[in-house]
Amino acid sequence: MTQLRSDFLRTLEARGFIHQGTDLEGLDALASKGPISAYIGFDATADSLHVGSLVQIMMLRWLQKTGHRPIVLMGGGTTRIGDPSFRDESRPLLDDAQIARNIAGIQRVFSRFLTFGSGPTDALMTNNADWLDRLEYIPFLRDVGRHFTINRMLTFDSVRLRLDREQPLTFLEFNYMILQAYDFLELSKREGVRLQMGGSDQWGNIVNGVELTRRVTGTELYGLTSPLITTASGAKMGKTASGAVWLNPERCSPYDYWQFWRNTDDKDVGRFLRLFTELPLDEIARLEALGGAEINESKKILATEATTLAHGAEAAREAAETARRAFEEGAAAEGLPSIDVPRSDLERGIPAFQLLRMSGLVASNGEARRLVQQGGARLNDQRLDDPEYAVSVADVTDEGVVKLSAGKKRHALVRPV
RNA sequence: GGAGGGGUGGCCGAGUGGUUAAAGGCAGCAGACUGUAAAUCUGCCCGCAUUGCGUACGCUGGUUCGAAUCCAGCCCCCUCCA
Repeated sequence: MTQLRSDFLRTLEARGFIHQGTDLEGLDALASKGPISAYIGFDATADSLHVGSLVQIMMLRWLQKTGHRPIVLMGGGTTRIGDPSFRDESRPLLDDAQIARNIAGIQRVFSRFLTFGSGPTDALMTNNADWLDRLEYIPFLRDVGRHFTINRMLTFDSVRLRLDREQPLTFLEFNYMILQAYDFLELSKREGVRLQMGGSDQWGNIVNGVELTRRVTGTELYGLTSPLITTASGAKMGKTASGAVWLNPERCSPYDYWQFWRNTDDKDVGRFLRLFTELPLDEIARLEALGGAEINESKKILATEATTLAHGAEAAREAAETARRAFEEGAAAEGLPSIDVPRSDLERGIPAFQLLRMSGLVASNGEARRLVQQGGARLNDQRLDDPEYAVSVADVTDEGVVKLSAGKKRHALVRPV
């Protein structure tokens, strides 16, 4: 690849965001001339996004930081059909009210990463329902459908792989691709968008949009995809036992978010620092070179930096402090997940297994008993041997709480009220 | 519409009348070792319950002392044909 000149592409390239591009030289030339508008599409299937979308979010953030205009396209229209590519779980169709709520929730997430407004590089959130809902079938087929040949569509990975595996590809799905291509055309007309970014799985859709627009309006558009981010052990990024790691504090507390990053695999530290923080590259090089136990310091920095981006500096600092007290001092730190229990119940005594379940550390009474039997449960950092032990006011510490632990990492506080 | 194959615990996948809460693998949880890492080893892994009970093998009903396993009907998925 020739030397990149634009800040935008240089940054993405150096930090590991680029997987594939339609015409990197052309895009580079365009981006170094002045501000461009670029977009990434997101589903509106939940009221928040999770870590799996973070690469895309960071790309938009860098776009803005390097002097361009990010556009967040919400798939309000396409969500109403339901993306059929995950057809194993027949998800219930969402109604308009739910979709609107989801979009509002996602907007809140983005407001932490992007600056919205009406200035030349201020971010914009838009919704493809604005144009897709009004489409008429016959005119659409005539104006857009004629630009797609089946022959060509069959060569796209998303289609070909499916057919090779002899799995069904529905007509709906086929159209879904076309609608996504149409989004690109529409955004280029409405907002002067020149670039669409996305995960590597979106390559086909992006290329379709580029081609469609060239044929319809003659405008040259660009596409850029990011690599699929997996952990060193091969798992998809951002999935944990309790499900996805969400970016909104209601679904995943800043403390848990911090912990997620703190537990990064050694081998992922450098890569994740480049992708998910904004630390200078030379500092990252130093941090990832740390060997042995020292790399833990790098993980703390990763955790705090990533949490700062998602939840703000104050919340990140608190999460780091809570973790420090809980892990390095073994204290019942404020900020750990907590539950309130009526003081009168505590005076009577609550069986330990029950309290473990109430705290959310385990899912059932049986699991709580097993945990205790295996020696994984602790009460105020003392190993608990009897699942029936009646936790009472006598167990409340000087800090006014009872600290429960499941294993070494998961803690919860019980507060008498 | 016709012919064939299939629906088992979070996932994959054995099991074709009883000893099957259902092999095995993955994922997950805990313990040991460590560095809140990885790898490895050990234990656990439906729910309630102090040796018991309740649910569970697509759905409904039937046969049987007894069914995930047999029968009937229905629903869904896949392949081939039309």
